[in-house]
Amino acid sequence: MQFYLLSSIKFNNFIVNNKSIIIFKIHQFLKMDISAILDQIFQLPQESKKNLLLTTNLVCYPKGHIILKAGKVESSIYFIKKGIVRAYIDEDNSDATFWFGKEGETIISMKSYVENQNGYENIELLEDCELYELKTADLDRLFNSDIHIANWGRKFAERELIKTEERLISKLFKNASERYIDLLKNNPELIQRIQLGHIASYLGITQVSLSRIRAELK
Amino acid sequence: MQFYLLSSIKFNNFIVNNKSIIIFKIHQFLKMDISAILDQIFQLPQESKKNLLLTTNLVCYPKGHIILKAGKVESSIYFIKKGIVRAYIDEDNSDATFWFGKEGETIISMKSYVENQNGYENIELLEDCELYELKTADLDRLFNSDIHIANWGRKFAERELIKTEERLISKLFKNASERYIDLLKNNPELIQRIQLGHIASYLGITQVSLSRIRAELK
DNA sequence: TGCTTTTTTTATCATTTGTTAAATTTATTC
DNA sequence: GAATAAATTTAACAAATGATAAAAAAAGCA
Repeated sequence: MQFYLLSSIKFNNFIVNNKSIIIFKIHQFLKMDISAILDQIFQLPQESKKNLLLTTNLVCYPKGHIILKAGKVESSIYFIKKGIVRAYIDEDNSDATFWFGKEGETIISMKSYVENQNGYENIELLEDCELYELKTADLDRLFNSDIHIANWGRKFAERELIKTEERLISKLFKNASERYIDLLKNNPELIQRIQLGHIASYLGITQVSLSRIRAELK
Repeated sequence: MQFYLLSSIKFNNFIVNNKSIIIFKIHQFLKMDISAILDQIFQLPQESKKNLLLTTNLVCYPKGHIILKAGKVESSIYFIKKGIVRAYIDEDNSDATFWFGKEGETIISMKSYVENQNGYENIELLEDCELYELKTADLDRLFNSDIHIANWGRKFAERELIKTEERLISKLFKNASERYIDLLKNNPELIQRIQLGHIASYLGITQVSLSRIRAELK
């Protein structure tokens, strides 16, 4: 067995030399398989779950890939097995991030799906991703033939609605610093995994403002 | 037939005497019956619609009534036949309005309904209201027994989600003036029917800021 | 009608957030 | 590992929004 001794390594902004005892905080983000993803939305009967599972299909795309494009009607939704993504709207000369999705979450353009109109959001993969793809045509067929799946879809939309309403309320009535602290508390992985420019946009402030807030918290 | 002649009446901030030709802008907000309300969410088959109709019950409450209270699990939802309401969160010494409902819309505490937890919002009637009440227990029974109603409920949540997400994006990336102009364009009745303090809160600004914005637009 | 209360506006000053540009740090590439 | 590019921080000033108080207007009521 061979040991590689480093004279010093940089870890979480601290320089730690090789004589220190290092307690590693493992940043391992576990994969989430399709069965667990479906279950967390709503526990389906075996038969229904099987039908839903049979229509999904594992696909992989690299970091940077745009999996869902503004200005078109999308024909698939995706469940995230591994990786992290952002939804953003094209602005004049920058872009505006309004949602992040990580393992277990669902990528869908609601506007496009529900209203059969062009969606307004792009979805970009911020890491290499493994996704379960589900065709909206298959999903519609299942919604119309299986009451459990219909209620599973209802629960999904209801839960997303609560999350979105809570973010709206937070943005309406809290200041930028409070919103950042809330994010730090409730979603620390996002801040670890996503660059601060996107985080700032998600909080509805500029990157410079976020940097100032972070400096004040030190 | 008898005529009542008024020497002058006050109308839309203008004093108009009885010799003037008055072009009335009728502020008549039509009642919306339950059948039309259900249809606008999703066209149900006759049989399903009948089942849903049979479980609703018309109730009336006066302006100022709090029909849904924070800190409890609610057992009913309501469809608005006539009137206008606001959802708000109690703050230290004021309150924060984050949603308005008018004819055709649905009053529900999603948090309370979906998670069976205490809701965070109060809902106050801003006018005398006529509402169709629907017990959540009945609704659950229908969701689990009628696939069309389950999909109707899914569509409802999906549509609400889109509206809420659009408001979030608007609050994240537009300034107060733009948001006010959007509201003026897309929901002029709200500004006519609701006092500006509540409108300001809904836009996520103070009443004083809204007043300033209105002055600039003159 | 006149009185009282509530809502809205106006004014002044404080605070927060945005803008621009440069410096620094971190990541990427050859 | 050095060079380059990208991300983040810092600084200085501008603009937007908040807080408080007072004035004006509108609404409610006896």
